[in-house]
Amino acid sequence: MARRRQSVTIKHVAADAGVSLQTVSRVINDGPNVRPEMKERVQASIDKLGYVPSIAAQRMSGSRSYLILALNDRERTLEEWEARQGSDWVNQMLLGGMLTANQHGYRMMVELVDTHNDHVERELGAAIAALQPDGVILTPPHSENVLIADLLSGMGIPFARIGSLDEGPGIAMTMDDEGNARKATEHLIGLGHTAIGFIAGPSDYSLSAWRVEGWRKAMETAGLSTERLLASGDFGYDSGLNAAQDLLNETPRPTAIIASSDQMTLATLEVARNRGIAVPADLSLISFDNTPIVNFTDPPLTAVDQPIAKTTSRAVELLIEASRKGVRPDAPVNVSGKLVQRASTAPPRHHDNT
Amino acid sequence: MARRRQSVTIKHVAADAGVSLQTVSRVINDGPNVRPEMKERVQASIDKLGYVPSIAAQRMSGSRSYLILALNDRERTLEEWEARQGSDWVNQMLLGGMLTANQHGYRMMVELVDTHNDHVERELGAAIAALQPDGVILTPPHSENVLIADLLSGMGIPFARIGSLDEGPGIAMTMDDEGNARKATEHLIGLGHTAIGFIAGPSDYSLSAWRVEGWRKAMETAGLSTERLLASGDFGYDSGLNAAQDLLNETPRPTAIIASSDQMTLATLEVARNRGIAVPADLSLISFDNTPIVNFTDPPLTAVDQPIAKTTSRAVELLIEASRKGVRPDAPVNVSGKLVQRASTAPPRHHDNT
DNA sequence: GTGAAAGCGCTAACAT
DNA sequence: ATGTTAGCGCTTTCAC
Repeated sequence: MARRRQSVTIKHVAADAGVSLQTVSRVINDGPNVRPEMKERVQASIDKLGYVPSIAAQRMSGSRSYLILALNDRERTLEEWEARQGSDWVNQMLLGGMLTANQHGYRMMVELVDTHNDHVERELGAAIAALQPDGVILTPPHSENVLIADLLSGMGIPFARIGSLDEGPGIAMTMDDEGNARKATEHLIGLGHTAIGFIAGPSDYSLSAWRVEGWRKAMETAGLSTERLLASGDFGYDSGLNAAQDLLNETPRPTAIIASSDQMTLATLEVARNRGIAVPADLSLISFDNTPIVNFTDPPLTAVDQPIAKTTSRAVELLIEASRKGVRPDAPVNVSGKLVQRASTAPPRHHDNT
Repeated sequence: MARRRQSVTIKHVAADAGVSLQTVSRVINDGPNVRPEMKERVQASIDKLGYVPSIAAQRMSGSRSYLILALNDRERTLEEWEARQGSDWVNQMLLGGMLTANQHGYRMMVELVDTHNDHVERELGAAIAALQPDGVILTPPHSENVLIADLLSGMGIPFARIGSLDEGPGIAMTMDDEGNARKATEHLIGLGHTAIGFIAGPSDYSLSAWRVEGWRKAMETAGLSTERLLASGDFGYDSGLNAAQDLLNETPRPTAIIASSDQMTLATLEVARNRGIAVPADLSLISFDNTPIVNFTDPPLTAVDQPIAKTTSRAVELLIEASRKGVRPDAPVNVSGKLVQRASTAPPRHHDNT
């Protein structure tokens, strides 16, 4: 294959504008010490020649790579992808992050890394060495992996931890799990429910506990008991089946259930259907995630929307700032989600709802 | 922010192994002229030091960038993303391509480019200049954009055109649209249907015509008329509504409809529901795309699965080969999809099905 | 304010 | 079979 060299380089621009390379570089990077007049002339040449700096060369000379790396868990991502159950996490992350990155002249790349692998260090190191990103976005469960945090921190690469409130290096970010769980619970309480079950996510995700916390607090505030109303799963469908069975076997039966993922809510819906429990007449359901499929279930599910795109977008902004100015927020960054009301919630039967 | 330099470079390896830079380079690139013994020694140092070549530096010195760029239409991609109708095209492309790229030591990036913009040339040129990809994957409608093809071809960058059979530079690829439409039609014919309607996609996509062709040929082969059985839309839901109305207004009414996208099929389902036409008892439906949502409709839709991941994966392989050896397939590459049978197809009512 | 020189990490071309 | 030399396109010193 023919060797491809940059067609128009900084040299061409410099020659065209009749200035030194350095001046052109200053204009590109918005550096100081350029007279407006000079700047204009150079910019004119740039536009005329259609010059675009080579990222590789910029990286080489020790400056930015204009690259943000989003790290996802390989196993989980591939599982979700193969299942084709409509999870659009990667999609939301990619597009949300990409658009914001592009606005700042950056690009975003997605990379899969094994968590449970002894070679995290190698895999991650390789990705960093090869790509030299200006910032890294960590998603659960990577965001709570201390080894990864230490590695990144040691290399001086800014990173954001989505779904982690741990102290330590990196920018901690959440999607307001506790608040959202509270909102969901309060919505059901407002409808008149008093026995509201909760299906938690796996305990190795901090956000699982946060959500439980939100539910528990809302219940307590309303003077309601949470006794025998908590079950848990691993976010997957099958685990949701079990959790739903458990909850619906209780007496008295909960009149509403909040589940920590769409898949587990789908499972709950299925269990209810099999037992002849009508949703929402006999059982109200609120889901977490709000992936596209919850629009198409029968009934469509009321769900807590996880603002993945918005969070990723914010992460990109914070990372760019961190890499340029060396600053990071002094407190965890919280991006709020919202409750999307659909048809799976209603007042409980035989209840005097005011 | 502290200036980050590569922590371990080719120099360190060379020093550690007591050889020249060039020898290390040869080992990395599997070059000729290295004694196995030497190679082993160098490899040992590489492993020991955890060395990974910087792709920026590799790019700089005129070799590969190890980067494959996937170009999508900005407008369409963003529309689909915002609608959150469960389209997972980007997801499928990214993961399908990424995994294969990774296996070869390459990375894949997604980039959005405006089609209907006068600045395609600028936008594309900028992306290429900045990234210097070793190969580019074009999806519809970019894959049929002559300007883009010429640009890429002029720069000597290998590219694949997914959904295009045009002659000219680049690797033409299809997902067997004609064959899939034929299969779908034959399936319905096999069930006993004789009046099978077809909702085509927009005419500026070649694949729209290919699908119509597949349907038409299957009908003709079976000796069935296609008169008044063809409508068309733009892949979107609203256009599907109109197309379905038209088709279902005909007398005699078709007993089956194939629509060229999930959204249009969903619309057809809705129109049928509103008119009290039962699916599949009174009307069989086959969809194109097979996005996750078709599992959750009532009834779940029989659909032609578009092998996006597989096609992208194949494209990556072909591009890597093209960039290394300068060869490309001498005929269009066809990646076959399959018909996924669900509950929206059945024999027509009052029909003697054998 | 602007320019000239040095070098980033790597590979192609040319020695040896 | 291996080493040496000269850049790639750009940014960082450091002069002027």
